[in-house]
Amino acid sequence: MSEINKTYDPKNIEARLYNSWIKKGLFKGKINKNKTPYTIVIPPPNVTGILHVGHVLNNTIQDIYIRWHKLKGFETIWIPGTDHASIATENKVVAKLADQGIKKEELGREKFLEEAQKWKDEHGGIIIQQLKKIGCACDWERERFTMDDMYYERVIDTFIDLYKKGHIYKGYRLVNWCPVSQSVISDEEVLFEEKNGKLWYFKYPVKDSDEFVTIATTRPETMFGDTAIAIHPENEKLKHLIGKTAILPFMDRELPIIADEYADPEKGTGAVKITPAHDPNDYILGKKHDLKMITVINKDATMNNQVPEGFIGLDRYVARKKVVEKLTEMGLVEQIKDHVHQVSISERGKVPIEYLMSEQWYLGMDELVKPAIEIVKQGKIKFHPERWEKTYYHWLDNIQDWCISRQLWWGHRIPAYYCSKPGCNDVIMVEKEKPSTCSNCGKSDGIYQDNDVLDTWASSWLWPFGVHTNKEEEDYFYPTNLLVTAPDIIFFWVARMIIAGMEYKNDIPFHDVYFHGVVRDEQGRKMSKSLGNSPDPLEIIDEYGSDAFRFTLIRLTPTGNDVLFSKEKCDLGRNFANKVWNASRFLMMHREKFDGKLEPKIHLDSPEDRWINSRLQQTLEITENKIKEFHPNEAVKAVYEFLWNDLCDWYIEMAKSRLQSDDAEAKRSVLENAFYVFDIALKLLHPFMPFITEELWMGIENRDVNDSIMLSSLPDFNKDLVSLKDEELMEIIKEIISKVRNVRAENNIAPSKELNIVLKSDDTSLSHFSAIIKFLGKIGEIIFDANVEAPKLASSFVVSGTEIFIPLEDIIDIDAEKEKIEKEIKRLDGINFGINKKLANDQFVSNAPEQVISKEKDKLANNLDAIEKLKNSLENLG
RNA sequence: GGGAGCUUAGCUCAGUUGGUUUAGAGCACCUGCCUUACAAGCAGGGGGUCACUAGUUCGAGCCUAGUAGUUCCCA
Repeated sequence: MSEINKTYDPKNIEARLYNSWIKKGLFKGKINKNKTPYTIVIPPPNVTGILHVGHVLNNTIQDIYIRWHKLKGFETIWIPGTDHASIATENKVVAKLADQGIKKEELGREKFLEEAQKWKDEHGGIIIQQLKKIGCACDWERERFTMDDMYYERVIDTFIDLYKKGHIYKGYRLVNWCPVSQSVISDEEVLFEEKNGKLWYFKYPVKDSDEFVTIATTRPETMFGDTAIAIHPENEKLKHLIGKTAILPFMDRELPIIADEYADPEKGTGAVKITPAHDPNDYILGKKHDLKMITVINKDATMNNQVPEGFIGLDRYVARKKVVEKLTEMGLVEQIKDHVHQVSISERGKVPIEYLMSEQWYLGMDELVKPAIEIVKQGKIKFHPERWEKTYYHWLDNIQDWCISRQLWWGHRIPAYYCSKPGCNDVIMVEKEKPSTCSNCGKSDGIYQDNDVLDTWASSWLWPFGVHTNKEEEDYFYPTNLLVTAPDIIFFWVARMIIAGMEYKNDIPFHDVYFHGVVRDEQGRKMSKSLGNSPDPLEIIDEYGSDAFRFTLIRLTPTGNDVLFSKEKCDLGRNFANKVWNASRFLMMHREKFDGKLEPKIHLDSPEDRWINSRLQQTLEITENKIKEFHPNEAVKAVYEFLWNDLCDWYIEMAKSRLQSDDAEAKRSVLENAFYVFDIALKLLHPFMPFITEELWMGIENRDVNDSIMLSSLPDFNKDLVSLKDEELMEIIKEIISKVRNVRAENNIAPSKELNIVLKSDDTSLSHFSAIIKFLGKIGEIIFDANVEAPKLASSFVVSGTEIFIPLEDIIDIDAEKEKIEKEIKRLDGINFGINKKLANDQFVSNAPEQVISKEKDKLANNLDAIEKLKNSLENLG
C-alpha cells in the first residue's frame, strides 16, 4: 500500500474522473417513466462572462442538488446554456470594431451580426468550459443558447402571440436612455449612486413685475426644456406667485407658475422648475398639468437644436458649465451650494443616463402578473429563505409596463413591419415572416422591418421550457424542481419566468427557488475587478482542487446570507479531503494485511459497532433534512462531523484495538463494518465533493471500470439502526478516555508512560471497553471492581455516577488535585442551587411539564451523588 | 422616505415548537506529541454581560416593543 500517497493530490484525479463521467454518459437525462424526474435549468450565464467565485457558489449548489437526487434514485437532468446578453455582447463587439476604426453603422446590420457571431464563437462560452472544472454534472449535449434557431423562433412566436392578445403595444414616453449603449435600458439596469454635486439657485424674472422667482436645480443644462414652475399651494412665502408667469432666461419662453404639492416648501427654494421631457418626476407633473414636453438633449447626450445658438451640439456637461457662466454674467445666479445627490447611472454604459422621450415597445403587465402572484401565495412555488416572497410581491404589486425594445442589433429582432408609402405611417404588421404586401395600400415595395431587438430578459424568461426541443421531453422534465440564484435578479428573471410559465405552460416553472448570498472578500467588500479582491477560481482549483474549493465555499456560506471568502480559507476543504483520503488509506492497509476475504457488511455485535451505525443513520437523516430545507451548509457540516469526529476520531481509533488482536473474527467484523459505514459516508459526501469520493469509492472495492459512485444509491434513513442506548454508553466511554488524557496532560505525564486506572464498577457494558480504554488512554492495567477501596494519592473523577481513580503515588500534586476537585464540587453546587430554586418555586412545579421537572430532579440527584463521591476523594487525599 | 436582513468567543458562524446543567463548532491562540491512516495530523487547554433597554413567562440567546450600530433592496 506504500504506493498510495500520504497526502491527497487532486491534480491528476479530477480531470480524469470528469472525462470518465462524460464518457460513461452519466450526466445525461432521458425520459424514464419508472423514475421521478428531477430537473434544474442553469441560470444562463452571460455568454461574455468568465467564471468568478459567485458562479462557483451558484453552480456548486445546483450540482449538489443534482447529484444528491441522482443518488436518491431520481431521473436527474441539469440543462446548461448561456444567454446572448444583448447589450453586453454588442458593447464588446462595438469596442472591438472601434479598435479597428470601424463604426457599426458603416458595417451595416448583416455584417455586424456576422462579426458578433464570430466574436461569440471565439470568445463566448468560456464560462461553460470553466463550469466543467468545478465538476458540474450538466447534460452538456443539451447545451442551449438563447439565440439558437429553435429558441429564437420561440421568442418571436411569443412576441406575436402577446401582441395578438393585446398585451404588447407601442408607446411614446420618458425612458432611461444609455448614451454609451445608445439604447433604452430598463429601470432595473439603472443604478443610483450618491455623488457630490452642486445645487444651483437661478433667478427667473416674473413677467410684468420686478420680482424674481428662484429655483434650485442640479442640472442647469436642462433649463432649456423647462415648461413650468411649481409651488406648493400652501407655501406662505411664495404662493402669491401662483398663477403668474415667469420668463425663462435665454429663451424668453413664458413659464406658467402652477400649484402642486410636489414642490416641497422645505426643499431648495420651495419653487421647482419643471422639465417634463428630461426628468421622471417632472414627466408625471407634465402629464398631470398637460404641460408642453420639450426635448433639448440628443441621444448622444449633446444639446439639440431646441437650445439657443452657442449651445447647440455641446456635450451636456460643457453646456452645464456654460449655462452657469452666462447666467452669472446676467446676474441671475443667486447662490451655488455643495450638494450630495443620487445620480442615475447606466449599469451597462457606466455613465449617467439621460431621461428622454422616445417611442418604444411595451408589454402590459397588469393582467399577466395576476396568476404569478396568486401561485406563490398558494404556496405552489416556495422561496428559500421565505422572506424573499415579500420582495417579490412588492415588485409585482407596483409593476410598470415592461419596455421590451432595445436599440441594438444583437438579439431577437422585433417581428413588426411597416410600410413607407404615403398614408401608411400608422400601419404596424406583426408577422413571423415579412408580409408580401402592405395591409393598407397593398403595395409590396415599401415594407421594412422594425430595427430594434428585444430585451434579453424577454427571451430568457422562457428558459425553463424553452430549453426543450421536443414536446415529450418538455412534458416529462417540466416544471423544473429547483432554481438557484442570487436575489439581485428576482425581478429581472425569477418573477418573469413565473409569469411566462403561467402564461405559456399554465404551470409553475419551478417548485423551489433558493436564493443564495453574495461572495465577498474577508473585509466584507463586494468582489470587483477594480478592487482586485476577486480570486480566480481556476487558480484556486489548481492549488486546492475543486473538491476542497466547493466544500469550503458551501460549508462557509450561511443559508441565504453573504459569505466572506478568501483563497486561504480553502485549507478547510483541503484538510478535510486529506482526512477522508487517509481514512481510506487506513482501511485499505488493514484489508491488505488481513488474511482472507472481506466485504463491506454491517456488524452489530459490539456496542461501538452499533454506535457508529446509529450515528451514521442519524447523519443520513440530518443531511437529508438539511438538503430538503435548503441548508446545504448544515448538510455538509453533518457529513463532515460524522466522518471526522465519529468515524475517524473514535470508531477507527477504537478499531485499532481489535485490529491489534489475534482474533481473526474480531478483525473481520470491525473491518467489514468499517467498510460498510465508509461506503455510505462516501455517498453522503459525494454531492459536495464529487471527485475524491468517486476516486475512493472506485478504488476501495476495485470496482468495474464502468461503474461509478454516481450510479450507486444512497440508502434511506433506517430508524431500526438507531440505538440511543449505545450512543449514551459511548458518550460515557469517550468521557472516561478524555478525562484520563486530561489527567495525563495536567500532570505532565509523558505519553510514553503507562498509567493504571481503577473503575469502581462491575458494569459489564463498561468492562467490555477495557481493551479500548487501555489502548486509547495508554493504560497499563485497568481494574473493574464495584467494591474496591479508593486508592490514596490518586487523581479521581466521576463520570455518570462511576468513580474512576488514577493512582499517581510519586507524581501527584496533592494541592492541585484538591483544588481541581473543589472546583468541580463548587460547579456542581452552583448548578444545584439553581435547580433547588426552581423546584422551590410553586409556579415552576405547577406550570412546567412533568418531563422537565423530573429531569431537573434527576440532575439534582446525580449531582448530589457526584458531590458525595468527590468529597470522599478529597478526604482520601488528606 | 418605505421595506427587509444582521448584531452570540479575537474572526466566521450554528443554536429546532421558549425547558440538558454555567451557551456550541471551525479558524486563530496556548501546552504537549513525528503514537504504526493523516504534522493538511493527534491529544489537552484558555476564551462569551448572547448589541442595549423594557416587557411577556414559573423559565428568554430564542417571543413582543423600543433604542443603537450595520448591510441590502425599493423610491
